[in-house]
Amino acid sequence: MKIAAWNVNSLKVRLPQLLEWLEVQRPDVVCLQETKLEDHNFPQQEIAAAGYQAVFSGQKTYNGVALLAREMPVDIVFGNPHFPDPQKRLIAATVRGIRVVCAYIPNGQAVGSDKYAYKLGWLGALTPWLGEQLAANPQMVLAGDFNIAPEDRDVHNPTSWAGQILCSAPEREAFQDWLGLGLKDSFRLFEQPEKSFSWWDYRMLGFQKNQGLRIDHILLSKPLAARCTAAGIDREMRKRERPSDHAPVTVDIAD
DNA sequence: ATGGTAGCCGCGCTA
Repeated sequence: MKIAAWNVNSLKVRLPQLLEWLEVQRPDVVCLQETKLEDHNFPQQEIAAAGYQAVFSGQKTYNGVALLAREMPVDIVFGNPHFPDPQKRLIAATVRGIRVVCAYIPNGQAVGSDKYAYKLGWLGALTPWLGEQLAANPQMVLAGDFNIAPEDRDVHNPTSWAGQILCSAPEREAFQDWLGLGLKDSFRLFEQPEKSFSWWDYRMLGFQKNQGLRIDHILLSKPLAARCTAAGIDREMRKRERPSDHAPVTVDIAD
């Protein structure tokens, strides 16, 4: 079973790439972020024709998440009940007995800003809810754009990013809290190349110079981590014409 | 020196 997460930065623009990628990679579950579409504009027909059920929660211009699966997701929840939020950033659903949480964690803009305070509130509210989800569903995945680089090795230039947004101590502590719940960073279950990133700024030739950060993650509960056979980042999608600024991240789970 | 690119449907905001 293959599970993936991809911040598409506009599903309208990236739909042709997504459909092609689904056909080639054949993932069983896909968590999408930054769809930037209201629900009535969601390309349900095209996704269905590709062989996927979709649940989605979107808004105009900003945010928006979707969960695609070959089998019908059940027990669907939109948003964190502990954190009422007009921004569409969270979907949870059960697919083939696995609780899948698709998250677009706030960016936070800059440490100390209003958006940073919102991010920290969002992170703080996620932890207890994840604990509840995990207690009810031992097989759980948290996948998406976390907007957190968990360690310095996840940052192209840790010195210039030290303490900055995506790297600040409170953000990293929230990530550690989720590991403390028993979740595993799937990417680090395996040996990986140095300077592996999932996001590169569109500006300043960020990708060409590999000036990126690893901020897109798939965390696995212990029973799933034990069955995980591979984890990776599909950099090829970032080399395309008109790419998303994020590459898809994937895991393989043995049946 | 606070730049730059992309996406939104807007004429700035967010990332």
